[in-house]
Amino acid sequence: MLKPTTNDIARAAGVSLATVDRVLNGRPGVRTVTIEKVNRAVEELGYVRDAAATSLARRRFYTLLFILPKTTNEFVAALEAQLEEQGDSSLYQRTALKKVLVPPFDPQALVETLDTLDPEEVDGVAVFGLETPAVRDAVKRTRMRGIAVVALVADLPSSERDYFVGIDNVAAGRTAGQLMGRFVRGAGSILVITGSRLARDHLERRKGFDAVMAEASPQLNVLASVEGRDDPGLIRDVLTEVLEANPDLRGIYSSAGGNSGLLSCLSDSGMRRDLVVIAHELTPSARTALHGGVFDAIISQDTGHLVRSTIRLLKATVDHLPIDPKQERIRIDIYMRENLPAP
Amino acid sequence: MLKPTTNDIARAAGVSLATVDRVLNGRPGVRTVTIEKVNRAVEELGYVRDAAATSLARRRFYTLLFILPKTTNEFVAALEAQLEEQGDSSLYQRTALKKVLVPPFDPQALVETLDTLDPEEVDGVAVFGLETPAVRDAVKRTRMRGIAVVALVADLPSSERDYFVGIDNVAAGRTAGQLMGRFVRGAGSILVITGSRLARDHLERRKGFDAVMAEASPQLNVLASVEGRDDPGLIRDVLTEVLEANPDLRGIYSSAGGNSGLLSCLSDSGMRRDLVVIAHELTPSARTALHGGVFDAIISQDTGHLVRSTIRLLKATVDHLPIDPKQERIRIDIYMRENLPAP
DNA sequence: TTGAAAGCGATACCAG
DNA sequence: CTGGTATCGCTTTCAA
Repeated sequence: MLKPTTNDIARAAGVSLATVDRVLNGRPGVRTVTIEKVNRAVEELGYVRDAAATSLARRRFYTLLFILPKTTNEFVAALEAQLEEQGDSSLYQRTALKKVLVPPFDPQALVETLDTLDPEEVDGVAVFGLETPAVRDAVKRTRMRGIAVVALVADLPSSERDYFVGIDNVAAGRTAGQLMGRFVRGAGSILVITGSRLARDHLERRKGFDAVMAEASPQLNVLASVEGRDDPGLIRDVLTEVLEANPDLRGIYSSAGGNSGLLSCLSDSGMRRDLVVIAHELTPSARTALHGGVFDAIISQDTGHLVRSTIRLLKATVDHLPIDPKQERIRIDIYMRENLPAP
Repeated sequence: MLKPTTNDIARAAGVSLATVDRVLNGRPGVRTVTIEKVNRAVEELGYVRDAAATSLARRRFYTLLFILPKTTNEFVAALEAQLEEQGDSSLYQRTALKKVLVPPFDPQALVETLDTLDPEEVDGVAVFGLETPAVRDAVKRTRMRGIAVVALVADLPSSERDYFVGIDNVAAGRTAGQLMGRFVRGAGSILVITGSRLARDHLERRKGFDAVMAEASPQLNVLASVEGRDDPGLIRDVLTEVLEANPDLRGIYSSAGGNSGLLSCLSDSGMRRDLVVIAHELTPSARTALHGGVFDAIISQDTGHLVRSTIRLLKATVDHLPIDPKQERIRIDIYMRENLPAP
């Protein structure tokens, strides 16, 4: 009544354990007839490989590296916290998570880090950075050396990375646009704050947002966007100007990082509580802002999923195993005050 | 440089493998000094138990049963599909998923099913059903017999079930209420469709919805709710009447199942596209309705998470292992047309 | 209270 | 092409 094992298959097929293993793992050197005998036994007995035994026997150990921008950004901090948190349980599953921080918005630093990676020491790497030609080439070289690479949060399609782990940022921008259009009452103008022109995620969000605003809310006028470089101080300064220059401002879409600048500016500026504010990532300060009614909605991606998915994809790449695309799809989460998960 | 093993610990502590195992698993019959010696070695070597070896050695096999209402409800169908899908990978992890369907809204049938469960054959059970005194007692008896029990989707707090797997339904109702208030323009009345007065999830959603509407949208008049018993035909009939009797209807909150009745009625009734409609669960027909602009938002819970979380909790209960409450929290998802995940 | 040794189910190496 | 067989890291009798 128990689950059949390779031994049962071997007996049923009248072959040895080693042969069963060869067939099961598609290794060469087995006659077609033998393969068929084994497969028939597998079918008949309803054999399913045992995960524990398998991973015990292949005593593989995975070392995975996360390259993140060195910023005070709360979103990156959440990602780091996840690495910390999942580090233990990962070790339990024979994989070590390492992390290295590189200067943000600095392609060269990223390239150098990638180029020093030793395939003997690192099996896979997750890259969160800008998409420039230099980065693209460095990723290609890294893969050439036999290291698996996934793009994290911001895609690097031109680099032929193995996978991208993150949300569809165009769709995220559209979502923000739809919410903005439905939340704002009456006509007026809308400000979009982006991070960097080189950050693919920021660009894509902007694109989606603009498209929906044009389609669905022609009464709202989207101003030229300001580039905040995820810098709270900078954002604060620019924003103060914009607020003065545009008395008809009805909403702000903060599509990148640096929300603390936005928040401090908003709380100064005579509490413009009528402004509809939509931002990204459910960070501690975003929670507070949602709670206090300063932010109206947050578009987010679950950092836990991001890290878990990255690990699975990197391992699958290393082992040349297939993946389940559905499981790896990161959802675009919408949060309002009412559906905030307990912290 | 590799991960230390129990053998390393044994050597370092100057004891045998068996003793290390006793200490690691808190088994009795070891002197305090010995325990301390082992623990010190564990600390020093940074020992982390190997998941694969552990589960291979304890050759435990888990049989988990899901008791679901036998309905044509798309949400339940999604749950069943998940069981099917996760069945294989579960078997791979030494756990078999079984399912049994009982008549919906029928506490007695549920009770009978629970009472026939044999602890020799079933290790844990997930119950999706109404909370009545009879059900409560049956759950208690089931646990007494040594079977782990979790309440699925609808909580059964009075039954002292081991865990509840599902969303905070009051918060889900509040979320729907907030969206309704922000999406509807102007004044008018709102209809709430519930399922059964006995279904705790439906009751809680209604409660949250009403509270937010009262707080935030006094200009909207929430009508007496209609009970649809998740029955498309019934819902359709009742709805037709309500639509005629309330020309000022501005929105509908469908807080339970039976959306197909709602949809067919809406498409008949002269396409009242101005109605704001919010429903629950991202099922195929809900996707279509969102896409076509018939539904404005969907409040949902991920059936994949529901099933995975149930499995983890049931196993943890059986093994008397601690859980990570954060990982088991099911989120309240909000979907609009823009953030629909690819099917 | 402690230790020795036999598995658990798969992998991988070495012969034949 | 196929078959033995030693492991992998931990659990679990059975003795001492």
